[in-house]
Amino acid sequence: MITRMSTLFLRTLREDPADAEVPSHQLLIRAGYIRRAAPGIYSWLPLGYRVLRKVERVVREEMDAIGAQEVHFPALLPREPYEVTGRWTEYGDNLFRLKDRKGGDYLLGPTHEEMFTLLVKDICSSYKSLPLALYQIQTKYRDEARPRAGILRGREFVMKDSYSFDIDDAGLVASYQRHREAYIRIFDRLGLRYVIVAAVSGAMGGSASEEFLADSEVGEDTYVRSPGGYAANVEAVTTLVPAVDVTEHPPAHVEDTPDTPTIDTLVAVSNELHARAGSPWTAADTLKNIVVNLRYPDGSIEPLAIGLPGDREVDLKRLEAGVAPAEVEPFTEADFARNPVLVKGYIGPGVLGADGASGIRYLLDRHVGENSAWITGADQPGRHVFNLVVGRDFKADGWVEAAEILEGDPAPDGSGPLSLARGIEMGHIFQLGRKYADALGLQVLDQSGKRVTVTMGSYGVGVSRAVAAVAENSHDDRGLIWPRELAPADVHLVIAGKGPEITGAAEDLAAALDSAGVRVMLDDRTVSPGVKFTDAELIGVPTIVVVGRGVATGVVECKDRRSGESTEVALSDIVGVLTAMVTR
RNA sequence: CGGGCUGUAGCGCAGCUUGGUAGCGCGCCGCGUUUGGGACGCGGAUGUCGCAGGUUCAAAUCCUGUCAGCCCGACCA
Repeated sequence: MITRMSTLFLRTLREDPADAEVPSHQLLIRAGYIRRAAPGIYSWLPLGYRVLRKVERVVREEMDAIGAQEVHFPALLPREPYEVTGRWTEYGDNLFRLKDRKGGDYLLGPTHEEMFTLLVKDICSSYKSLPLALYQIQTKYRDEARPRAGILRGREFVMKDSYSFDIDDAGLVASYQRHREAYIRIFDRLGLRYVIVAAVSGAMGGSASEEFLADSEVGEDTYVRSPGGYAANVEAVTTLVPAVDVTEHPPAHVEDTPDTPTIDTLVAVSNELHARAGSPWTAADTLKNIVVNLRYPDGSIEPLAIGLPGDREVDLKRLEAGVAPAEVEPFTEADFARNPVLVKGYIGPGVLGADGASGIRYLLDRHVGENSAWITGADQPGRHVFNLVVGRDFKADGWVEAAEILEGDPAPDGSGPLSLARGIEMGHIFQLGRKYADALGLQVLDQSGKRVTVTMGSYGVGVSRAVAAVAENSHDDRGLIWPRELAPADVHLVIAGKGPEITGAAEDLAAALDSAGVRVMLDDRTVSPGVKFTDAELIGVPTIVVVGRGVATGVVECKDRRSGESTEVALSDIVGVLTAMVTR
């Protein structure tokens, strides 16, 4: 196929659009791949749509290769199945809801577990139909609180979602493994730099779960890695529980610590008025107790207190992962007013917990070890308790992973210190288990004629997001640089120069390449060469061929977009060279 | 949900303080010259100044409200 730029529906922009911040967003708009239609909603222009379809093709090929079968559900879905699984309410404001003319409730599908489960229930009734894997490439809708970064986080996006159906756990593990390997092939082919990390399964439910994160500073996920090979989303990192403290701590006692509502002031005053022999107090000696509200899907609210070392912040995402499906909300001034035993700035374990005066459930972060001693609030203004010992002087109602993970923290498997990095979630695979099959009654008869509940796996790839992630992973200050597998053309042929010899040679070359199966983007516009070179680099086809003054001596210039290296190739050889390059 | 910034031509922006015929660059159209790194000359078209209300003889400009966009935050007691 020859794409003529003189007639291509394309406008490149000289400057970055004012509302774009991240490189992929800026470049995809400037190079004429996408246009914003509404917040978080984008139109695909010819070049962009080609790239999107190429991502789809890679995904399709690899899904087909593991025997998954493609189906296609509607994006517009009825309420009932989502009501049955509780997600009509659980999804909250993120769900696009609409009514038909009769007042019936519908939604735009944010994900399709329910529909797949019901379809399989409709069709399969015997173990002989299993194992089974189905997938679709579908437009999904989520009314994100804050869409951002162009197509990196949109409210409408294209996702491949697949589901495996097995009779038993061993089957599920095998299906999961097949998908995992297919995903590795997919992301390798997309040319992404990525890591596979342990994850939490979030709103979908289920147990074992891993994420494929494209390495990128603009990513929204923070993950950790250790030298020994441990890798996990920060939400899924488990704390290495401190060894039990065997010290015989002195008895707890209350001290005056005037004007110490914050950890910093508390540490300063402690060292001033109640200095410890040997080593000064630090924030790590303090136990801070924060109170939040948990909002459950049914709308009910429960206050929750968390105790954690004063040198660490609460990581909201980690906490939410631990209290899911509840969401964490701030404890407001009004809440404090209703709980007068909570002395803001001086809250201590004394009033917390099931048997405390507040009755507020109290969980300790995993960093707080058994029998460890702390400075913590005495529940009176300007006073703190010293040497309050876990287990000896107070008990909590349980443990939680709430504190932030810091650079250098030990990996839970002992594989060394953790380093933190950011990534874009490109794929998520997890073993759902029987949550949806139970809720929707998906059972088949086993060999002995007994009804058994099917166990499921769920696997997603962000198809439209992949376009942005690859752009993010692969660009320079001049523009995009597509991997060959995704490029909107194989060769970008620039006609540089005037005259029938040059134009004729370029046209002949384009035709020859076309019949050799090479997809050519031919810049046959009547603009100056500088414009063409700049646009070619912006658009990012991996090979740029310049047909110009060299024609007189029978050569053209062949440039590699990524390295910038340029070689002269004889006109008589160029078709062979390019064909070999493209089909390699 | 809170905070900050921003809405003026297709795109990027100035003008607003101090109210008085709406500008610049790029792009676009025509003619001519140019053609290996965003060429040049001449001529031209394009705006409900986000929206609504108010003040005023007069509002892009001042006031009130509202909508939208972008960024940050979402809790440390």
